This record gives sequence, structure tokens and C-alpha cells, in this order.
Amino acid sequence: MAAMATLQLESLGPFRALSDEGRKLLRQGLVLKDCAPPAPILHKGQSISGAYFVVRGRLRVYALAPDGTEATMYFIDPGETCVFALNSLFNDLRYPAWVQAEEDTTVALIPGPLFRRLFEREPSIQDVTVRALSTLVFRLMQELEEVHAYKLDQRLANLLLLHANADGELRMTQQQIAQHLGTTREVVGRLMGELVSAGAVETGRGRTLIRDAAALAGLISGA
Amino acid sequence: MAAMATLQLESLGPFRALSDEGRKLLRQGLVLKDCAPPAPILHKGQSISGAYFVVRGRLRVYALAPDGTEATMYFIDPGETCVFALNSLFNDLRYPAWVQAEEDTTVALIPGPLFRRLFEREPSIQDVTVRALSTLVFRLMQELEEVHAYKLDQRLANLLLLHANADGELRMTQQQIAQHLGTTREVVGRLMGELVSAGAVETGRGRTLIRDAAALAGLISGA
DNA sequence: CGGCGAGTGTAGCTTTTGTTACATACCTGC
DNA sequence: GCAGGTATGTAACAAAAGCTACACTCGCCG
Repeated sequence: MAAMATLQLESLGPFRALSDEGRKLLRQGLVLKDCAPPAPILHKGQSISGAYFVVRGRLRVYALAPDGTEATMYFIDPGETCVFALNSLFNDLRYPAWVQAEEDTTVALIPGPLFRRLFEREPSIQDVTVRALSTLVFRLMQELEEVHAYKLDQRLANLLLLHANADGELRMTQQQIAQHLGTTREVVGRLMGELVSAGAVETGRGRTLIRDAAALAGLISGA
Repeated sequence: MAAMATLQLESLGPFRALSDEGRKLLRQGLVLKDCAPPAPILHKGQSISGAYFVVRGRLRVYALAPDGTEATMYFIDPGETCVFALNSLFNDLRYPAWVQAEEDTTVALIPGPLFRRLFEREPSIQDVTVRALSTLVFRLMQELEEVHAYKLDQRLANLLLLHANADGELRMTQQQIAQHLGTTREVVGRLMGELVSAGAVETGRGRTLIRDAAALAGLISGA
């Protein structure tokens, strides 16, 4: 099983460049984990045992307010790593958020000591680590700026434009959208209503269709 | 001048562990820059020429909303590095925020190519890089969570408890506090007023004195 | 076909935050 | 001590977002 996991990992970018020795170490220490949607994989305050790489599926990282409302911070797609875990690993900190599988997901867990050893020796691991951290810093920064600079309707418009597929369709329920934005369904519903009467979108059960992308873009910069 | 800068840098943590070769490279490429308070050092969208380390003084990194309100993201104290710059350096991105000196500040600039070369060869540089990124991720994450989970009065109470000195005194104007929290002076004034009438703090020109830390703490968790 | 649950639409009300507009206090240099 | 800039106090109003409550629609499954 560990061998298979290694093979799968090696097909993902950075691990292709591993030295033979690194590959051998990886093969010995790797743990493969299958995760099903509803249950949290990591919870806040947990101490971290290693570096997580998503092989298949998708993870969602989110914050949880005391009153129970969630706010998605980012997703982890195949080939990416959970940076908070990396972070906790290098700083010996507790994990600062929750993680949940969005769909059936396979995760490769590289135990902490092994990952540190790989990091010291393998330039490709150094590279992927710094790049991952770096990218996350950028994303978080943008998110933070967005939260303080834009109103909810603008953030909603932004989410629609960013996450809709090529046909301008977004397959998410209003509840899910609300969780992303850190607000409630009713508020999303209300704002959607405004967008509908402005002719910018059409709504349906579990889907939103963009009718007038320019109007949305205008809302973001204009209002 | 470059030699002096190297000396100063070497007195700061990670650079003490440099190899002789690394030290030599550093001595050749280092640029020292003095910065005075009001003018921005980096502005949003600027492309980054190297890694910035603060030798003396203090830098403030902040976001700027379209309407001109600021929100401090974090400070860079001596021995620390500007992680956004590191970030932009490794990902070839534009700098995503503004930076300003808070007081007279000396900055050591290690040009990009040199820093990359050092990163490849020097474990201590790898370490300081990952640690800096890592710490920032953690801070940003906390900040993001705080923004969405707490109300302004709670965030204000938190700021007071975190940033006050040992005597419970915080030397900041309400205007500065407002900038930190991404709001306006009037709102800070109003909330301060509530804290004063609750007997939790005393206010004076450019300073706030905590009278009842427990009340502040209770506000954060309780309300 | 009828009931159930998930998803949505709508309305009114409350709380929180932002805005506007002044008044007042404090400090520094002249 | 007085002028002018800087910092704070206050009050009323406006806007944004959250909360509560309920009606409705659609699709699915028995």
C-alpha cells in the first residue's frame, strides 16, 4: 500500500524529481488515508503528525466561529499540500483550523520527522514547500484584504465570477455559498434576489447562472 | 557600507550560521537602505527586487481599500523579514500590499538572484525562510478568523490586551487603532467610550490604560 | 400520488457598523 | 497666554448585515 501511494505521489509534480535515496525513504514512511465527506479530518487544536498531500479528491479548510458559522479559507486539490499542517510541523504549533473532505479523498501522510529529513536533503521538496507556503500567504492576504475592503454583495459577485464554470454556471447551494463568505443563507438569498432583479444572474435549485458578467464586474469595482 | 550591513545582519539570528562562502556572497551583494517614516517603501503592484530584512526600526505592512481606509496586516521588527517580498520573489508575483516605516528604519536588501542562490546552499537560510513564511501564514490565518468571528468591540478588547505594555498601557491614538482594525476613528471612540463607562479602561491623549483586564477578556469570550 | 426533506423566496425587525457634523480638550511654539 | 494643529467626545442618522419566522417549490421515494 505504501508503495502504491509512493507511485501515485511520484506522478504528482515535485516528487518526480526526488533522488533515489529520497524515494526510498518516502516509500518506507508513507501512510495512505482514505477520507469520506462529512467527518472532519483535522480539527482545531490538534497537533500535527506530518505533511498531508492530496492524491485524489478535494479537501476544504475552514474556520469555525463560536456560534457555529463556518467560513471556507481555501481548498486543497490533488497535488497540493495542506500548508497549515506544514506550518504546524515546522513551528510545532497546534493546527489552527478545521479540515473536511469535500468528496471521497485520498491523502498521503508523510510523517513529520521523515518530511523534515526530506526537506533538508531534497531541493525539490524545499521548493514545493516554499512555493506552497508562499502561495498560501498570497491567497490569505487577498482574502483578508477582500474581507475588509469589499461589501458582501461585491464579494458574492466576485465568488460567482471566480468559481463559475465556462458556461457561467455555478453548482453550489446558497447554503454553501454562505459558508464560503462567512455569512448566512438568508443574506445570500437576499443578495441573489437583487442580482436576479438586476438581470445579472438566474437562479435555480443548487445552481446559479451568470447572465451578465459585466454587470457583476461592474458591481465589484463600481459600487 | 555593504560590509557593515553584513556585520549587522550577522548579529541577527539566522545569518550567524552562514558558511564562509555564503558570508562572502552576502558581503558582495548586500544593499543597505535607510527609510524615514511617512513615505511608502513598497507599494502595491510593485515588482520585487529582493529579500528585505529589517536591521533597525520597524516596518508596517498594510492593505489599502479603494476608499482610502487602511488596515494593518502585520509589523516587521528587527531580525525579521518581509515575507510578502520573499513570497513575490519565489513566485514572481507583484507585491500585494503597502509597506511603510513606522520609525527611522534600516533595511538590508538581498537581491533576488543572490537570495535564491543562498537559499539553495545554506540550510540556515532555508530554515529562516520557511519559518518566516510559516509564521506569517499562522498570523494571517488568525487574523482572518478573528475578522469573521468577532465583532469590533471584541477585536478592540483583544488588541488592547495584546498590545498593551506591562503596565497595561497602550500608546496609540484612536486613529492608529482604527487603522489596525480597518475601521474609522469615530467607531473606535464610541467603543472606547463604552469601555470607559464599564470601568474597563481609562483614556488619555495618545494612550489607553487598562483598568480591568478581566472585563476585557470576558468581553472577548462572553458577549 | 402523497409526503418528506432539501433548497429557495420573502418580509420585518434588530444589531452593528459606518457617516456626517461639530464641539471640546490638549500640546507646542511663538 | 494664545494660535493652530492634533486628538478626542458626542449625537443623530444611514446603511449593511444578521436574525426570526414562515411559505413555497421541486424532486425523490415509498
